[in-house]
Amino acid sequence: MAKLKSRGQLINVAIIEDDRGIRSAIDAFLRLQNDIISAGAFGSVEEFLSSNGSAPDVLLLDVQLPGMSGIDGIRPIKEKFPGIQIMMLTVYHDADRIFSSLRAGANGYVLKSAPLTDIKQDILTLFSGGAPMSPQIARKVTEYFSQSSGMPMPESLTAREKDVVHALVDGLSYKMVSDRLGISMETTRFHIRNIYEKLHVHSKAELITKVLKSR
Amino acid sequence: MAKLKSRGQLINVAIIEDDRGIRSAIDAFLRLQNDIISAGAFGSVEEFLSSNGSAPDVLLLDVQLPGMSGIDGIRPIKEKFPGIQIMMLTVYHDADRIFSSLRAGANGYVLKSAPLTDIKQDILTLFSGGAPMSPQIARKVTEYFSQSSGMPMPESLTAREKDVVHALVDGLSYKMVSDRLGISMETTRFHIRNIYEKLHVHSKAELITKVLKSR
DNA sequence: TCTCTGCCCGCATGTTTATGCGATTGTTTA
DNA sequence: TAAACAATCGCATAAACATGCGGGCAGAGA
Repeated sequence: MAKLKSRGQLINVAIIEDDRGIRSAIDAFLRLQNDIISAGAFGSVEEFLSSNGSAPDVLLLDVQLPGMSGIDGIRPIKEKFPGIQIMMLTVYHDADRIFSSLRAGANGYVLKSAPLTDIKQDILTLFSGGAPMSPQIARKVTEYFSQSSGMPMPESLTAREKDVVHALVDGLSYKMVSDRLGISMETTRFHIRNIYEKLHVHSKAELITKVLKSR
Repeated sequence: MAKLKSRGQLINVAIIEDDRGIRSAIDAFLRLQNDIISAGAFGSVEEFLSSNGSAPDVLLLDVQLPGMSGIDGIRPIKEKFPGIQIMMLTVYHDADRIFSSLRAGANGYVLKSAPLTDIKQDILTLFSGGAPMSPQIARKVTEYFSQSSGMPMPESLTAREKDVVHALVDGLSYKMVSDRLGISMETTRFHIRNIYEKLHVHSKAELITKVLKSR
């Protein structure tokens, strides 16, 4: 976490955004602020990493970028600038991108639709140790916890369904699950349908991931 | 999630707080608001659950309470009032209480030290689908994700292969992996072949299982 | 007896995954 | 310069998965 600069010092803020219009609009806005210095506006992660500029305090990072995605850029950026605070600035509010970003080390996640004055406030919050999130992002984050707390096994699953889940979580194919439980592939499929419905997943991978990541 | 009331309608807000001074201060403040109706001020979860009042839209819930703790009260309260939005209002900002509350279903978590006007704004945010968190709470939540993502990865995998593994372990389909990494499905498949060979697995399920069970 | 739940089973069809083969380009190293 | 490695991409085909639909039987409870 960056140390608080004393009152009157300025926050160096860089931005990586491939859309030139958005990039220059935000950059121009930041240059008008009294407490923010623009540390540069870049079109890609690669461009940013290869620049010779000094370490920014804060980076506004788009998700959808040419070449390396913003999410994939988080780790290398944090390796090069260990004290940097990264705030994702993006149109995407799907859970996958939110959590991938946070896992990679992003410190904030806000939507581009927010007014520039909100983004300015978010930068200040980020820099002073907070973690700005647009409301619906924060909601998805809290829901992540409440949804993942019912594991290991919801009471809604029958005993047989639990057997099937255990077999799937061991990495077995449908055929191997059937062999293990002594039932037909069709029966395995029948149970799997019910499991997916009850656990709100849509694939074997999602199921395994959900179960194992909640332990 | 509570349905948005049309403009002009009022939000029913209840509070459970054992400190009489704080309770009456917040209750008095809420009664002064134009868009909020006080649905009652209670000293404990048990008192709230046994009252005959109508379902509040929003509940401000203290953590440290006589009898049942606020955290332990979340689930029974949500069972009795399925649509209720619960915001923890507390002095505690330790990770244990934060995550226990979120796992139990709390929709927000703010510190009592926040000004009453902030709390008012948080109620509005909560009611409109957001998840208000005091800045340092939000920071702890984001840090939870970045700290739990450090998965050991064999050195035989290239950087790109590791990206693919991360994506697969998140439960993504080939197509979603390709979208995330900005490559074609064919390239994803190529990397997956190499990964399976290096890690001696034969399916996506085996890979996910192997990786997540080795954490 | 009827209803509900759980377990077993099947067919058909579309989608996703896994594997056979191939190619190109760029970078690094001997 | 050639070889090795990494990343990107493609086609074809078979296997596995997911989902639409259907059926049956057994046990428990009203």
